[in-house]
Amino acid sequence: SKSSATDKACSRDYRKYGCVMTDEQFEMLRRQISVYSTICNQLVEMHKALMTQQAFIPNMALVPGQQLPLDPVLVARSNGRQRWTPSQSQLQILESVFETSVGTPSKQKIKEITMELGKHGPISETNVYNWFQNRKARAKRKQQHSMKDGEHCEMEMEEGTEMFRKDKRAAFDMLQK
Amino acid sequence: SKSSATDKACSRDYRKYGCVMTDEQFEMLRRQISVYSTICNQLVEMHKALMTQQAFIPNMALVPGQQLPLDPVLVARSNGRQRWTPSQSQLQILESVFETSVGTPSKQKIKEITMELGKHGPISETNVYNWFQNRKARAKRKQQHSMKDGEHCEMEMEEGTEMFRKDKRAAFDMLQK
DNA sequence: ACCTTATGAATGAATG
DNA sequence: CATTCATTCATAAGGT
Repeated sequence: SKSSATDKACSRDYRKYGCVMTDEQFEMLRRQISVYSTICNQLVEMHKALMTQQAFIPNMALVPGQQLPLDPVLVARSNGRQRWTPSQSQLQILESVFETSVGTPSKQKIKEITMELGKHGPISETNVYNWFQNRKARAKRKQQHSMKDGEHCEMEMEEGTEMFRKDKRAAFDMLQK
Repeated sequence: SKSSATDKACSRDYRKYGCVMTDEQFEMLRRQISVYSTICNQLVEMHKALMTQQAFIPNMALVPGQQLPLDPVLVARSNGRQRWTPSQSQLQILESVFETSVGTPSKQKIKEITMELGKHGPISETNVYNWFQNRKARAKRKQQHSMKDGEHCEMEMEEGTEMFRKDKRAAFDMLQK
């Protein structure tokens, strides 16, 4: 129900319009903007902290005029670049291959799988490779986890990442105002 | 000649053909980066001004010799850091050495580099060695991957991932001063 | 709307 | 050196 694969191919005449990028290049730009955005937020935060503590130079307040007119992430998204997400059929195939195979697929195998899955949606060899890596790692971890006889010690939570996310979200929220 | 209806905002098939943007889209991205960059610089300037004029020590953050708790990533890591993470300056040096050298550095060379990088943060020879190993391996893999047929564009932007971190850390380093 | 979870991707380290 | 593993970062999807 997500993307309608009905989108017509982009006119190949784009060369004549000048601006052509590889998706890697585009992704790089996107991330760069995102990084800048984060930096700005944090700078603003810091500045605020200083100001409230000092009540100092109010007229120098926050970068007059420039109110971060564009949301980089959203803009980037509107252009369609996101991380790969396996389609239903792709996932099915991946799972079945995973079950029947022993270790990580060889390079050749990866190529084949990628080929096959390509019929069901956009995919690259790297995607496949990563998928198997993650699948294996997470299966293993789950294994270990369930080996802890149901008794106590559910204190496994890692709060480091959580904290980070919250901070980041806060920064972004601040920015949007 | 060609229909201008098709070239408008068409980037749906980027996966297959590489990322194609309209001039407008490209301009927008460029402008955004520029804006953010400018804002960052302004904020940093402002911060510097405040600091030099006041030379105060906020009880919440700015302990001399310590990093501002601004970067959630760094903060999260400092809590229970497991593995080594190169600082911005270290990364910069590593990259430059990598560019100018041919193969894996000799033991002696590794020692020297470690010595040098030690000035910029905690590091061991093993870290350096691993870094070079990984860097080379991944550069190679990337090389292969980029040998995808068709749809190449001429502009060569390079070295994807490391760069973001570099930018980000550079900006933060700026702040620390 | 916010928060959590699942998961794709990046990368330091280990292994052969 | 080539592969693989382990951990973590970042994001898409789903729940409340």
